[in-house]
Amino acid sequence: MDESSLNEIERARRDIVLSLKASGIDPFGKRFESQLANKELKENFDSLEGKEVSGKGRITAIRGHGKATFATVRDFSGDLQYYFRLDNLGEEKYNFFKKVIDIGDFIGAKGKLFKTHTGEITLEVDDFVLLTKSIRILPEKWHGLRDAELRYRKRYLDLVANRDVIEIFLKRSKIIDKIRNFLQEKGFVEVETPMLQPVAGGATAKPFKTYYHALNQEMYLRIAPELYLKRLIVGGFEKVFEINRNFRNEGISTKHNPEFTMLEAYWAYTDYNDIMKLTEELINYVVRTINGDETLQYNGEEIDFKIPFRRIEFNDALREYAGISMEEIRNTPDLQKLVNNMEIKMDKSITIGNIINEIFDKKVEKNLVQPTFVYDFPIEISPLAKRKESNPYVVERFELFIGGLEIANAFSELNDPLDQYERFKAQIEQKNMGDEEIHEIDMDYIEAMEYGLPPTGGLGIGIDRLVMILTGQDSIREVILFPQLKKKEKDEEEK
RNA sequence: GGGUUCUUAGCUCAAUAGGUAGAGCAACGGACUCUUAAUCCGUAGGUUGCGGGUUCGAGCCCCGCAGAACCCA
Repeated sequence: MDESSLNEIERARRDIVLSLKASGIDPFGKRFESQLANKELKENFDSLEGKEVSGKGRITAIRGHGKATFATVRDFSGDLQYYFRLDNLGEEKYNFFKKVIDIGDFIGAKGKLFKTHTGEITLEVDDFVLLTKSIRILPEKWHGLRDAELRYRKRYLDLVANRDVIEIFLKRSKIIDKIRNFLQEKGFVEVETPMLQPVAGGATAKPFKTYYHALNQEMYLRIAPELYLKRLIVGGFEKVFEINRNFRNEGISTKHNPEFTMLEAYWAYTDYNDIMKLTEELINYVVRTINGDETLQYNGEEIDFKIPFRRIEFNDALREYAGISMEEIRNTPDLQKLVNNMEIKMDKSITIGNIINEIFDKKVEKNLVQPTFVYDFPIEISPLAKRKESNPYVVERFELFIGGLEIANAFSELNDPLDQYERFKAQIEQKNMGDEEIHEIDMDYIEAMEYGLPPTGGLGIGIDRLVMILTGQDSIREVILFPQLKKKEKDEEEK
């Protein structure tokens, strides 16, 4: 134990631990059986009143009255008040409680349920056992833990101090359950594909690089599972999905965490129109089953998830919110001038694709508060989507926006291996111009396509952002248990 | 990457104009057998994020570093 990191109080508690050990009491005890959780003890009070029951949990408050003491004991289900009386426990046990037990300790207790004069259901303790001694001091009971940095770095304290944080993550878990239920009901099979990939494909993003010593080769943490999931479609799966982490070596913000959770689903013999219907059904189902209602409040706006969601063509969205059309962008001889005129700043190379992305991200996205499908994307920014028959500059792709956040991205998958190869090659030229987000060609994926990828609709949904919407959070860090933070110097010293 | 703001006791926060760093909770000692933010009396607890500078004197002003939050790109 690192003595220097403990303060005086904590050293005193550590001494209690040592003296307990010396007197043969284990301050870090063994299993304790209690049939009912605190919440159940409360809910079944009418039938349990006066009967011998047991309960357990962490002490979060102690209110002493000399020869009687009340304590608030919390388990995962909630709080229950325990009542310790000298008369019931005897002098030795009661003094043990007074001298040894502190806020933060875990105990198990046996006793009878009763109601106090003020009506609070309480466990009158006949006997108890120390399960785990706490030697550090918990955050304050009333204000909790506020400091954002501490809350994220020491999430366990955040969870102890702020019950609403637990609620967010319970909800997150339920949301993911609902998504699984929905897709499995529809016959989708959940699969797992590589996190470590020799070529980082399936998206335009900077990957994390690592080195695999046994194979003596560089590897990448995946930026998307896409190319592997489509290999499965080649192999005969017709409906697959994966819910798992992607890694992107990019900045951290209220909307971005370098590792984030993504749902990707592929459905053979369909196109993006089918996927659009599937997506709104899925989102609508999740919202209804989680919130019990088709509408919810997000950032002070009421969002209505009634089907059908709004649909707008990419070019129309660009015209409506940015005042420019694809034709104008494509026909601009001087791209730098266009960038200046649009008052956007480019930190990436100035290509038509990057400019379109920039304009859309900065001018259009934030306006899409109600669930909105933007569809028929320009080909320049969609290397994996199928061209639209009626318009060679447009691909069968849509994105879904909710609350100004990009939630989903989907398309009719490109299944022409020759076209795919040409598009990858075109991207390589950008890579040679210095674009770090472009990767080598995944030739094995091309080969897989050459065996035949049936017409397929594909979908990606950013789970963290969906959870943000459903839990009313405006920072992604509030919906990720351990968001990425920079290591502090101090941490390095402590190693 | 840029800008702004923040970092004081375990936690939540004060500290007038640059003049001996305080409070509440938690802790420790004591009183109290139905309290629930229990109450009452007493005690202890600080490298003011780190490093430098200005000054008779710095939590406060200046510079650098670290981390964080928000905004912008």
